[in-house]
Amino acid sequence: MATLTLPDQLNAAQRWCVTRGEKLTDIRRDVLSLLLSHGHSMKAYDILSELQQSRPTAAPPTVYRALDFLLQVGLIHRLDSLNAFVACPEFALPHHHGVLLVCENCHGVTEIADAPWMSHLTDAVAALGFTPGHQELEIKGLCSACQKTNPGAPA
Amino acid sequence: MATLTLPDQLNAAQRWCVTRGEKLTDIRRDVLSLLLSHGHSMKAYDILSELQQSRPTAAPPTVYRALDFLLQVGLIHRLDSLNAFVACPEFALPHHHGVLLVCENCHGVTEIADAPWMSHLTDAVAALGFTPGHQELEIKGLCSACQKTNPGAPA
DNA sequence: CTTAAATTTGTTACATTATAACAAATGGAA
DNA sequence: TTCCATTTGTTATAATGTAACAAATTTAAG
Ligand SMILES: [Zn+2]
Ligand SMILES: [Zn+2]
Ligand SMILES: [Zn+2]
Ligand SMILES: [Zn+2]
Repeated sequence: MATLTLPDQLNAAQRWCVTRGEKLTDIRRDVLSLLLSHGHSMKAYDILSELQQSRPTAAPPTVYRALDFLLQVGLIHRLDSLNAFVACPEFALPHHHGVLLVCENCHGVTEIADAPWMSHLTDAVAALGFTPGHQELEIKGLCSACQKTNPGAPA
Repeated sequence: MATLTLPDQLNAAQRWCVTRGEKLTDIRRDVLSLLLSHGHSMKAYDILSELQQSRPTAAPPTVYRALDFLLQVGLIHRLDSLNAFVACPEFALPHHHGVLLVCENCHGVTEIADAPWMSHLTDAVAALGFTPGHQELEIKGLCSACQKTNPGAPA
């Protein structure tokens, strides 16, 4: 629950990259900054629009390259169910087999880095001969906030 | 493990639709048939190509409408991680909170309808105030066959 | 410092995935 | 039959993502 300021988060990300022998360039930092400050998940072309405010020359490859890099080094996650991206709040924790709770209403994401009950799941599928990769598991549903405001229906 | 023939599977699907007050029209049946006979998951435009062999007028909406219908009635599942679709081998079982084991190498899918350990997961996220929806969970990794043939790397 | 290699970025074009919108056809109920 | 709802045909376009190659920048030698 360490609530770092945005610059502190960016500096921590910077150090994380250096540790791994990678560079957090200006563009990559800007994209990460957008994701961090936005809070909720963002789509690639929404990131592009925002990025173009400060970098008018930015094009789709600009954004996708930065996103690919940030995914590689584990600073962000991709949400397959939304075709969207979200900053990882705890990139320094080793989270093989983490879980992402994706709200279908507000598109907010809650991340669970390493829950004990996940081993039940990985053990069970391993017993079936399946070797899970290291992606995060995505669970779609309604966050607590949206349950209250949304009596009946998800989007 | 009932290995029904394709016509038997299609007839069972037909009855399933009728029970639910829905109609398995020719197009829908053809799309389901392609998915059932293909075995592995298929992409929408691959389904379209195959469908056009017998229905030259088929266009993207033709396929997407059929897929939407089959998803609605639970005869197929969508694989968010692959933008692909797969026939549900056990559509008659109530599988809220099922699991799909998606092989990153061969794109084969193994479905686990209702595993006891899934309740650990749903209970845990419910305790966090999150209400999971009724989609299937997707776990990416390597199936047992591909592990043997693939010493090192997933795709 | 100069040069060469590697990485990153700019730029254009294109590929893939999915949907909007509206007309035509089909199938049942009144 | 006539009306209405559902399904299908058709065209166009939106949304998401990548290929390919040139230019710029950074890094590492020489
Ligand atoms: Zn994370
Ligand atoms: Zn929400
Ligand atoms: Zn199923
Ligand atoms: Zn496989």
